[in-house]
Amino acid sequence: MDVHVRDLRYFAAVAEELSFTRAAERLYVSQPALSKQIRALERQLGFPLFERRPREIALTPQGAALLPAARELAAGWAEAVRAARTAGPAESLAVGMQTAVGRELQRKVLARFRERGWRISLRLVNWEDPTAGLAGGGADAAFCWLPVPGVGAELTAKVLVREERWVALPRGHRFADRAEVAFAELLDEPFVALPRSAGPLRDFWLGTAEREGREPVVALEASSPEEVFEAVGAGLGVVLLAEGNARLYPRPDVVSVPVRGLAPSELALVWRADDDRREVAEFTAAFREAAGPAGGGDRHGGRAGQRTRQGT
Amino acid sequence: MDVHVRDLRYFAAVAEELSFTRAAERLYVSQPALSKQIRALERQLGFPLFERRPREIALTPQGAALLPAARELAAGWAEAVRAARTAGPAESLAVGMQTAVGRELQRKVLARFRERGWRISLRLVNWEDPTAGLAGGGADAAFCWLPVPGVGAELTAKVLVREERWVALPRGHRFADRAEVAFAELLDEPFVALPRSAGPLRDFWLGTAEREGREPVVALEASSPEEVFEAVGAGLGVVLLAEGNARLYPRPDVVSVPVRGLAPSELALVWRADDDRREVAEFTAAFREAAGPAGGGDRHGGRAGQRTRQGT
DNA sequence: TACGGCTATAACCGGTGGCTATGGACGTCC
DNA sequence: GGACGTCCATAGCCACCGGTTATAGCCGTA
Repeated sequence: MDVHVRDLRYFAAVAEELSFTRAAERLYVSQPALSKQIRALERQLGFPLFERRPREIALTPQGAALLPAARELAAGWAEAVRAARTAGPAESLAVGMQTAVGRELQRKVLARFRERGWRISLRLVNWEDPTAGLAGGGADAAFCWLPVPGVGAELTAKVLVREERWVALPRGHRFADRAEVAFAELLDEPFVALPRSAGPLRDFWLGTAEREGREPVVALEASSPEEVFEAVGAGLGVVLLAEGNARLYPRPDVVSVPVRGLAPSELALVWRADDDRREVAEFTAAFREAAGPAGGGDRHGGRAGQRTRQGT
Repeated sequence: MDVHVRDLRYFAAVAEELSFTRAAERLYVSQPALSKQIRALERQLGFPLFERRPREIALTPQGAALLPAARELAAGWAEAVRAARTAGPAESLAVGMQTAVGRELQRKVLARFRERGWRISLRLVNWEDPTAGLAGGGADAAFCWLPVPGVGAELTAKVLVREERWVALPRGHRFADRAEVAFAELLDEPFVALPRSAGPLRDFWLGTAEREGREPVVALEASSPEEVFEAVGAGLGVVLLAEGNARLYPRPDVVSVPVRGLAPSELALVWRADDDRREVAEFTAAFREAAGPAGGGDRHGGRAGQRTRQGT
């Protein structure tokens, strides 16, 4: 019947939450989108999956019968993809990363493994997937900014770098010449946000936790660094970013300034907790020792206080 | 990894044929579409599935490892859907049909089962699916025009009605007043065709087998009866149709005439050969006895020779 | 060398999956 | 009892995707 596996995930989520609204939140999609997809699935199947009663919903007998298969098939496929990857050349790893390119620590370790003949394929994954391909079997390890959903459960994370959050501003901005900014001063600024599907990361880079309930002003959403800087450079909004990334992406029309009053950001190496292949163990161990016990000295010199100016 | 099951079917087909061109034919899609989908799948997975060599292609080790899982996901889902349907109310059947509405035989038998309290849900399925939902678990039985791919193997068919093929013409057409037409006279007429994805049915209703290699002129494709008659009525082309359907769809601007020199069309009840549920057995048995041993006396009186005129 | 078979690319187009905004039906709370 | 809150469905909109045809490029063969 040519179903999309995504719809199976949706189905399972609604069945677990027994609520479209809650399931939609968990899946990082809007409630109408979820509603529509489930209805389409029911229509395709020819029988209802849920009984919509006021105040609550319940699985129909058919839905209950189908649920285990849906879960199992989705999980089985992800597992098969991982297994298939190991059928490729030995000592090869797929490493996902979401823009965390360029930090010294990673470069060195990756280079070392490459020299030893490993085939490390770096897969640049966009922000739609907060686990950078780990959940779906698309990667064996990933450099992710925390928080990542699933860490502590099916995923294990090792913090590599802890960096202050800075803010990127258009050149002419009234804070562009400041040595630093208090986050409280930014509360009413229009922000460039990650897409909703980025999950908790979106909130993190909007500083939601530090806003004490005040809604952020989202000027627009962007799903790649280029888009973000384009938007900031054009004066459409400002954006938080890790100190290291402020250096990494020099752009003519963008200025970055440290922000006081924000918890630091953490770049971590993440892998599947139940993945016991030698390659993964060796790879992650290399980082664990390089980063030290406490998890991540700052490899980038100059902490907050000295600011960089980018542009001509 | 949120794959679409259709892509897995595509993957399996290419793996079996070891040729994009042949697989595309088998799947009733164009070769570029298949090529693109496979590439997209490989890109999503992060590893190649096929090794493209000049003159032939081969599975990569990863592809070979993934193939069984792909097959299993596709088959497993269809099976789970069928199983789930049986979890619904007992003595209920999903019956697919592709425009074969209205023939006496079916109406009577369906009514009889309905009176006995069975829940027969008729699912009108479009022509894109030549098995009317049987293959994907969307239906337990279906009224189909032969040929249906899979009959003789995983599907069993019982011919219910054998009807001459007529041709529907726009009112002003030069054959519109004829008592009958030889198919040879129609060879150069522009035809309204079923979509390519309809599979063998497309060829059957274009009369390809009786053309002796002469390519049909396809004026346009239509994927519903309404579209077909709209097109014919507008004079865009002509179309073959079963004698019964010529009566069933009276349209002001369309005239139907018998055609000599064409094998008759056969409307069949089709079900899964391995489906041994009591409901299916009882349902199909009712038709088998009603239609008689040889498979389908013509239930519609008036055979070719007496023609109907439709319209004002 | 020309041709034929096969795959990849380009350009285009409709349907689908996502979003926001809003409606409607219940419970709940003042 | 009425206002509100909550939850699901609907409407309208837009971007992307999966399909198409046409064509280019590559290779083996006649």
